[in-house]
Amino acid sequence: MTTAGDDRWPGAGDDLQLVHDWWADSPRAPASQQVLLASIALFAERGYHATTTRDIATRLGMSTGAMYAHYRSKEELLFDVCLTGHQRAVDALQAAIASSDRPGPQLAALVREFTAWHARHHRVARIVHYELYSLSGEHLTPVLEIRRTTQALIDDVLARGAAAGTFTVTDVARTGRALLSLCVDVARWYRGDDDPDELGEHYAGLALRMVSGG
Amino acid sequence: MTTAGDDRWPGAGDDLQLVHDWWADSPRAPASQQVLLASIALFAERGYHATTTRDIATRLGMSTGAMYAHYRSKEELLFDVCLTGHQRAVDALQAAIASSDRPGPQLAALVREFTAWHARHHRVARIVHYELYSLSGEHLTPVLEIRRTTQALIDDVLARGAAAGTFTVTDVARTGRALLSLCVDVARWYRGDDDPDELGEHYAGLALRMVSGG
DNA sequence: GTCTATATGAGGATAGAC
DNA sequence: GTCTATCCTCATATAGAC
Repeated sequence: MTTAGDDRWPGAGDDLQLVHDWWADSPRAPASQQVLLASIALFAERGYHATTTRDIATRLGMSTGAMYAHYRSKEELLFDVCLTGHQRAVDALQAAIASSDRPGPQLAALVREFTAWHARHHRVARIVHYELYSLSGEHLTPVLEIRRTTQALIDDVLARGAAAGTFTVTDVARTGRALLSLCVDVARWYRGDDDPDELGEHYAGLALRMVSGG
Repeated sequence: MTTAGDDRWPGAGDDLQLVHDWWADSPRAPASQQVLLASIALFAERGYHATTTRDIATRLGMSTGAMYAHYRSKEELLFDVCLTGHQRAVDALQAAIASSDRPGPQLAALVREFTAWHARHHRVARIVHYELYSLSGEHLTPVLEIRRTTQALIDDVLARGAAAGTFTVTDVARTGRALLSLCVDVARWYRGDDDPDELGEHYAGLALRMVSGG
């Protein structure tokens, strides 16, 4: 348990401490953020449906009833994680692309940063990519919209690189999906066992070769 | 509903018809196989925990009680899908590697066939990769063992290609994971919207470039 | 905002007749 | 092997006191 005035999460330095800051400015009470962080840990570890409201409450030494002062339902909790997670992910992607105006460095930066993001925020990333279909229809819509943007951003870099003759790409759609797969699948296997930046660097090299002439 | 003597599944030609044959020689009754196929469709669509035994029974026009003549529990059903799915996946991988004795063609075949396998059997593949941690400890063990084999097979081809000077690989472990990611992530996004063989062919080209000199 | 207590229903699994 | 009926647990969510 955290004590009053102590807003650190056990295991500071890991991804939960990182994502904590995402909600730092939110109007929600600190206790709300603890509920959120506990949910992230559990949803990522067991999955949304396998996590009960009791699991979350127990982890915080709280009653289930108390949780409902912060969130109206378990699904609303998933929505908060999922939407914010998606938004932060595209933010990272866009920042990487904006770091240059040439397709080559853009592709390298994009894969490097997006891969590192998935390693660094692997718990949220797992929820973002594998639990989203547990959202209600209304909550799913804005999330899917962000996902379309994500793929479009990657495809755009590829298409511009191909048009400029920098890249050799026979199929933008398939290559774009493959690049996204590379980054996203990190959320499936990553367990803190590799340095996010080194991993991103290595994947950026792979990506550049994927679009280089045979 | 299927009628007596009719062992086809609605939507023949899709992956459910394909996997049906995996259990053709099993000592189980045809009705057992229908329970299994319905479970595959539902586990893949909604996830294991979101699927109820009533969902499965309803889909077959059967009572929940009747299902228990075929499987002792929902988890046993998951285990059957998951273990057989894993076995068939390595089978495909090993066959691809055995198609040549040179690392270059082996890598191409491996990525081509493993990618195509994931597209062709996307429902089972989704369960194999995303629902396995819902297995009981006892059932999880043999499955994890197969997964280690899978990665080892890929890494071995990479290592031999690197040793022979055919490939330029700075990091076998990271590149091996990236190659597996490429194939596996197909299970996440694929919805029958691309030709499995063409997709595999394209991915094989990407893979070869990933290990080619910069 | 947190507690205890509880309403309400869903879900996995079994019993026993046919 | 299938049905109907049912057991029993557990899960989400709410009510009302402090």
